[in-house]
Amino acid sequence: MAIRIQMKLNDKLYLRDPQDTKLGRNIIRYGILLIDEIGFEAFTFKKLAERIGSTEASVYRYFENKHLLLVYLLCWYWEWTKFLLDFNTNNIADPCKKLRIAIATIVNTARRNATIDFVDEDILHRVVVAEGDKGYHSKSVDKENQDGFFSTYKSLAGQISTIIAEIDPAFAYPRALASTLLEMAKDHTYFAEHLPKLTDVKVENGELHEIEELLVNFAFGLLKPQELQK
Amino acid sequence: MAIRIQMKLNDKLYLRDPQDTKLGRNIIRYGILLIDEIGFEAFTFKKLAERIGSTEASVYRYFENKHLLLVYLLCWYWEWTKFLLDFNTNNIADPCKKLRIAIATIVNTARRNATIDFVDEDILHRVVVAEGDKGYHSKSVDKENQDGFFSTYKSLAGQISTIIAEIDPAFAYPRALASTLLEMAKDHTYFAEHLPKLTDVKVENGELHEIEELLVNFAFGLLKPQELQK
DNA sequence: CTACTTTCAAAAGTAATACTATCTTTGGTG
DNA sequence: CACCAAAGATAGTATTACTTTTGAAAGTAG
Repeated sequence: MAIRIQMKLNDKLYLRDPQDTKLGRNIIRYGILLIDEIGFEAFTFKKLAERIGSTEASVYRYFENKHLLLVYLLCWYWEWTKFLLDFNTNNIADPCKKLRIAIATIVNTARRNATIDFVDEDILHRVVVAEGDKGYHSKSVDKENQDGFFSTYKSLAGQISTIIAEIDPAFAYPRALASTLLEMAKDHTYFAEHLPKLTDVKVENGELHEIEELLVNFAFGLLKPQELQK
Repeated sequence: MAIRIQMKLNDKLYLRDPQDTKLGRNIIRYGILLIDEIGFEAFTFKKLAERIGSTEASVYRYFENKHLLLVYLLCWYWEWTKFLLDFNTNNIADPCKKLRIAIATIVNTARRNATIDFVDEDILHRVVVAEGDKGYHSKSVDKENQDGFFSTYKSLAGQISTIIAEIDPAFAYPRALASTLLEMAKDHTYFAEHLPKLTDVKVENGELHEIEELLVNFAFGLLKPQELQK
């Protein structure tokens, strides 16, 4: 018997909770696969419905439009990452150690098998790397931010910035460093594959440890641990 | 008599060079304004043509599709930024000073009035901040990268990484730092306006100096100038 | 001055996208 | 067995993302 985790996501994201039904879970599952395959621009609910063996109209019963499905998937991912961050840093006192674990977690090297069977974590990670920025780069950011669509991401960044502030309370930019690490985790994974001139790291067969090292180097290069300051 | 700068951009980006004709220049000019106004997703060639007082079909004679128009605008912006970087750092020997100037330039605080009358630099900057990532986050990145669409951006990053390497030849991630600074310049300008929890800086009435300070702090926090190393 | 070419607006058409509405079937619950 | 929500089937609309054809205007070459 395994633990079954039910994600509690902002209910303004969907019309009907996709986690409740077979079709809903298929929308999530094959939505991820199809976006990964053809890219978000070419992705349509019609194509998704065909893939699932359902109809466009049925998909529209769950999500208002494809943008909100993307935001839902991103929320799902960040919620899951936040859970892993809590899990992985549990009972660790040393903030430096915590930051290392946080970095490994956001880069995706400290993953564990999800018990959530209808989501392929690795492919969702690819989608987040490739399409993640599109979630909040839209004319509706402010409204969607008000509706709390980005609160998980912000709280993840907030947790990391708290660790940063524990390490070096004098550091002036804990939030900026946290969000930069989160962005770098995505960007340099993408750059390594598509625009290698923009980075110094390599990703070979999904091996992300160089990204992890890069982020560790940046983070600890900027922070002066508290004990050294006395 | 003013100097007139003609941008030489990759000719695979367009079907007909928009700089050559009145209509072409209008496409650029009002394209920027309209994308800024309604966002890239809602932007269409039909709406643009209406705005200009032309037709959809005529716009299609210049650009294959709106994605390539966006990439064209981004190239234009990076080409101009590269020119400013060269201009602003000319005759400066000290690499630390050069990096400060580079940061001011990419953040947009070291701008000068363009002599290119059909482009509003400030609005283009807003478009780059809001939509810039969409230029290379698409399924066609690899093909477009091969066609050289991102070479200006890469060479801008390359120039900055050269300065970084001059300051601290021992630093292991000059390219990553350069591209991170470029991304941060955009991201934190956007965050300050729309997702302030993700940064520590404020942007008030277009005043970007806090972003500049942030980048200076990150860059020089990571680099150990050569003379100090002996 | 005519003939030829280029430029671009006008108009029309097509296929796909982004939805909405309605009606019927189905599978589980009380 | 009756009921009800889920979702399948079908149809329809407006907009988007284009392409094609045509013709007028304007420049250019002989």
